[in-house]
Amino acid sequence: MNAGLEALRSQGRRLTPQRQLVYGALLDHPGHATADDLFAGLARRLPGIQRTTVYRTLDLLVEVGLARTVRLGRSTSYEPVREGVESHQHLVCDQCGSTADVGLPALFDRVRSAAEAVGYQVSRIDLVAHGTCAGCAAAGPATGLGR
Amino acid sequence: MNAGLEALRSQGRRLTPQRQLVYGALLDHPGHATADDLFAGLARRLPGIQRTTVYRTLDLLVEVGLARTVRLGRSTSYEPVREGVESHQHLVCDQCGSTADVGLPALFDRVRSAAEAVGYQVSRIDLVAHGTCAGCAAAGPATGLGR
DNA sequence: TTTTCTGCAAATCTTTTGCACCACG
DNA sequence: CGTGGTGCAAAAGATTTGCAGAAAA
Repeated sequence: MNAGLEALRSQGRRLTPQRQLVYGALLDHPGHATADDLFAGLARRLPGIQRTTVYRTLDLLVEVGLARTVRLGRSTSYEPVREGVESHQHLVCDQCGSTADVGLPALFDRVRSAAEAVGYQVSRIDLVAHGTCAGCAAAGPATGLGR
Repeated sequence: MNAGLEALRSQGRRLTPQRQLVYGALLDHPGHATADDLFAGLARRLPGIQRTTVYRTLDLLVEVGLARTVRLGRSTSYEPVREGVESHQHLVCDQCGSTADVGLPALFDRVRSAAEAVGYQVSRIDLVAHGTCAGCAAAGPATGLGR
């Protein structure tokens, strides 16, 4: 299950229970999670774990290619890298804050072409679309007026 | 020139020199700027200005719809909202950190359709493509190996 | 004159770093 | 057993907040 983590050993890194838990929590988390989200969940299972460790582990996972960062809100979020996916699209509801993923398979190629026209060689794409989710649209379109 | 700022008055907000300068600096800044970028530039013209004020003003500009936030690096960036543009695409070079803009006019519609299929009503799209710029690709493709 | 804004200082939140002990391999 | 990893504490960077005086309208 934590098969991906085996990659650590081949790079001289060690496979510790903390790392397994952090990676597992990341895989379990729907969508994406902040370091603190993961820490909160993990603290229950492994009381002694430290925020620092979660940050350092996420950093490591990104370095090794098992995770990637996504910037949505005030703090950095992480999501596991799954095979065959080089592009991620997130939908964010500006009213309730809920998020969802949407797939646009052809997006990557089109952005790559456009970027090459400007001299850039693109390796990864993050797209964030803001709007209103079905729930909020139904609940109260009028609610969106005030501030 | 600072015509957009007039909108403030109609909302009961005040048009102060600080706000004019912050908005002006934002308009002048190529691409996007962090609160601190703007503060640094502004401090020269208006020595007494405070970081706090820049933060509060940018917040206000976003609230009024004259600016929007973009999350690229560790800190939040801002860019002015220009008419007729409801989607922004940024290219970021992972090697030198340089950024560029690229236009994909059709992107907005395609994302909107995909999002509607999942029940979302999209109003704005931010896309960040990571890769290598022409300069870095030419300079040293080998440089990218180490860490 | 009446609020709203600004400057200043300090608090808060997120993320990073230094160091000593612990544990994977 | 040796080096890399973790916990702990404290630092660093970004952003927010409380309050009193300054200034738009």
